[in-house]
Amino acid sequence: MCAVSTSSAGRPYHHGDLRVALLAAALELLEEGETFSLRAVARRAGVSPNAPYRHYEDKEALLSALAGCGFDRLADRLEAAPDLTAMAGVYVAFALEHPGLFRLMYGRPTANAAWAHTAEILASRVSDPALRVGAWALVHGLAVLLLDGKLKCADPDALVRTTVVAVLTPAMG
Amino acid sequence: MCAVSTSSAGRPYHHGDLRVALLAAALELLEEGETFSLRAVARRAGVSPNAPYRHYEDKEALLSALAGCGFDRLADRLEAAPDLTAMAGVYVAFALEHPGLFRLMYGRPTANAAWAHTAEILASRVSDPALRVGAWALVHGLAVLLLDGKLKCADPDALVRTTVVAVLTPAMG
DNA sequence: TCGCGAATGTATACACTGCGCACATTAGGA
DNA sequence: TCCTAATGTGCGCAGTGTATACATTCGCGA
Repeated sequence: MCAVSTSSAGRPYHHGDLRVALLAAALELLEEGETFSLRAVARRAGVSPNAPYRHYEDKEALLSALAGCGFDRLADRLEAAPDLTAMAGVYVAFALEHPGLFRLMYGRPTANAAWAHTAEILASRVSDPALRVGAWALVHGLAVLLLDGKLKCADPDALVRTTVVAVLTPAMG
Repeated sequence: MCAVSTSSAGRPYHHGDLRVALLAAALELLEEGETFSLRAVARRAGVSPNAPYRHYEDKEALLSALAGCGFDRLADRLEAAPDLTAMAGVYVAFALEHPGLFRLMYGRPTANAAWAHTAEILASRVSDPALRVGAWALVHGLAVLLLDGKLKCADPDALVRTTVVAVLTPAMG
């Protein structure tokens, strides 16, 4: 738990746990919408521009690790949702709360491994294969369109609920 | 008029229509999946790295213009589709045929103007507002998930058809 | 025909970026 | 205690977006 609390004055040569500190810094940059660069991540972690390369093969590797964390969080939240409609709400809310992270997660071929667990959770709630794909595509489409500002709407949560009800409920009987 | 053989291979100083040549070059790069850079576009158009700035404010402007062209093409194809199911097929097919362009179109806030026309066509086929949003989100979600490789599938067109039928048909009665 | 201003391309330069390489510093086991 | 591997730093390279100054050419009025 307790982070490595080193006084900034005499910072030691060795950063306590740079690996996770880099992840945290990268996440912050993403959330703040700042232009993302490995150097910026290193800067924020208070470390030289090349230090990250001791822990991650390259920029892609850092990003992929970050995407993995994202899927873990999303999976946790989805698992806690009581029913399909709630899951839809959780999914879209996650996307809107963490736009950068969400985009990263889905724009990365490498993230497919981390993604598997999330997909499993999603699949477990709908038995019919066609409906499973449909429900997921519907919710993912809503999330992406909202993120990209193609679906202007004051209350996204309500939009998701009514859309899911209107489209999915009839299909599932 | 005398053939002032300029440094670069006898081409005249003034490129005929650089504005559209740049768009074409940029499109090629996107389609080929090459790493996209303004300099690469200029190189492919056979022109100096800074020439594009005479025609486009900055890289964003070129990309936005490109996205606009993309929406025009998509709108044309959608307009020619006879019914909703066909439109869905066209939409996803376009995304899969032009992955780079499609991603560009939707990842760009500036492209909202060009996108308006496309949205209008999409909206004109479904009267109920909730279903309209739902249908569009469903199809867009399918396109994006297929593009990102989250939906492995040998025959995307069939997948789209069965999904649309399974989900949308019951909802529309 | 001349000539001049406006378009259009080029050259040069700067601040960034991702990343490779050599080196400095440190931790932890023998 | 000393040695070795792990970890961080410095420096350098190629490539990027973009600003500025310059060269070339076209179009148009005289």
